[in-house]
Amino acid sequence: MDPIEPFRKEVENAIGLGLKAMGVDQRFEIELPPADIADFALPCFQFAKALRKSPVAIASDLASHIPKLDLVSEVWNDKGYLNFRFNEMTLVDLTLKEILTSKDAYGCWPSQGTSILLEHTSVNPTGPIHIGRARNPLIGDTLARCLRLSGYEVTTEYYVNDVGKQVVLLAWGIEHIPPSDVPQAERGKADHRLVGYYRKANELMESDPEVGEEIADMLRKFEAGDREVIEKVRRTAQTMLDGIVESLEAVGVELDDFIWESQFILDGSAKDVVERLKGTRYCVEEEGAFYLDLAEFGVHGRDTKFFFTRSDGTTLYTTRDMAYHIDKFRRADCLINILGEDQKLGMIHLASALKILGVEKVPENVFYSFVSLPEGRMSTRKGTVVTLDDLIEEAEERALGEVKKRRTDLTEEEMRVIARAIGRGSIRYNIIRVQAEKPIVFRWEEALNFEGNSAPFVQYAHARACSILRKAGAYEPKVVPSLLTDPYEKKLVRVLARFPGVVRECGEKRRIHVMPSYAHELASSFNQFYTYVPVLKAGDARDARLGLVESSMWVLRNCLRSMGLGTPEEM
RNA sequence: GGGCGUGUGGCCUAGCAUGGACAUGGCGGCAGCCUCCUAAGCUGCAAGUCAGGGGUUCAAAUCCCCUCACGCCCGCCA
Repeated sequence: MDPIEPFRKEVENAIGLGLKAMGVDQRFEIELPPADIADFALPCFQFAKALRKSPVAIASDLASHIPKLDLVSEVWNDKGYLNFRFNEMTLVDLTLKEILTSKDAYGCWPSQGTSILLEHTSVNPTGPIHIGRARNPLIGDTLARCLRLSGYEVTTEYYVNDVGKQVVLLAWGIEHIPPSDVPQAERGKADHRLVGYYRKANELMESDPEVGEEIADMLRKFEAGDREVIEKVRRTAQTMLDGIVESLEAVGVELDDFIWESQFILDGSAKDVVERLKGTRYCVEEEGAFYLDLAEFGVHGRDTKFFFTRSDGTTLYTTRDMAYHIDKFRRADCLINILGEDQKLGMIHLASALKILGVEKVPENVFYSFVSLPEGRMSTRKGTVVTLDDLIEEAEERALGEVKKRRTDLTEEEMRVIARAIGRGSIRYNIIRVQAEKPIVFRWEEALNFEGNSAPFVQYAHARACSILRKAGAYEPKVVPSLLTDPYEKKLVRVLARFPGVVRECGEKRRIHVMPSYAHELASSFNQFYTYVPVLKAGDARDARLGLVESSMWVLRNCLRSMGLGTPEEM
């Protein structure tokens, strides 16, 4: 399973016994220091108060209380730390055997017996998905992959916004605006073709009050459950959605289910939420509309009013979102939503309202900041966007150019397949490598970087490993720790051993950016090994080194897959 | 005005939850490395008031307070 676990257990156990012997009964946590210092370390500062001794003296005392260990070759104190060095032969042996028997399951944890419903993307179907929002599906999809590897049963879901002014406006535009009034789209994809109507309809609504009245009329019919209007709007939304889904699939994002917002109007569950909220003591009426007063829930000022009906009795977006969340809680143990930072207040309102209704569980939210352009925020309505399709096309083209520079032996189609993996991978990698709450300013030269900390860097290391294995022909992968003594080999093994822990950290902490970090370190360690340690001409050590190369290949491959990146065997 | 978030070498970024050993790595810059498993690689060098100020602590990028800058939100929109 996790090759580090036996070491951790032994060390923690020994420390526990040592501390007990010294009369300390205190919780402690061991750290993973930089590899050149030690493998595990216990900071002893935390015991200084209880023992009234210097951390240095404690570390020294404690060292003398640690018995001889099986898996640890060295225990020493240094500047107030008690350090441990693994028995390297054992580490190499356990790690490589684990990888070579598990192969593509290395890093996979056993079932946790918990189901997770992960909602992500959920962008309004009013235009092609642009990179301002593209962080959502990429974070969501990567998190889903890491959670599945961590042993959770994950379902991903896209909540389709087919209710409200924006989609109705689009449907109206398609019906009433002649094609000649809309600028020719650059692409034939439905989402690109249709977005012109959305922009034009917005302009018309702003300049012509009659249009606004027509939209309002459609909206009323929609809310009243008018089948014809709902069908018309849904068809429009579906067409847009098809285009969006196609873009998502191009970057390796596939969703399990699509839930339509209008469902909660049609099945009456949104109205049901309204009735239940009206019966609570937080409910206040204001000129026919109803809201909850959430002053008790940590919100301030004007934010305390959470309206859940209009004065005409119709429901609002958040009301329907409540019905959706109640529905989701019936279907899974745990809910996670990937949301833009603009949704924060809304989610506080929603969580408070759910609590008021007696829902015990709360949805977990992962918020991300939007990707903006150097000149500012993107807007579908204004047309100031770089679409995901633009980026994919540019990245693939650029990647193809790079492949052609280095490979003259491949067919055009073979080169395209590789370029696709590199181009699409780069997009994913560049977005997920930065933590979600940090803002990103999109720059073409950064997005199309294929060197250093990038997807191709990791993919290249994998391709190099594959290349060695290909050239090795038939061989027997052997685990011979005594033949893997080079510092570069030992360093690489230590990195390989950490992979299962990293998978888990990404899943449990919902912090997927640590995977790209790890991936870069892994690829870098492999490249150093590759540069300095010959494999095919290694003589006696050849099979042992091939075992290490194959192990590296599996971990690189599993790591790439956990991020949804392609794994080309040559580049 | 209030709330939430972000601020780390020229640029990007890790570390912040659980304070601790010289602040991680990349891009760009400079200097090197392909008769040998793909140089999308490897090695070395230069470059930092961890936004600013105060506090807590033996110890602060990390915790607390204040200030500044930027982003997002504060609709009977979605």
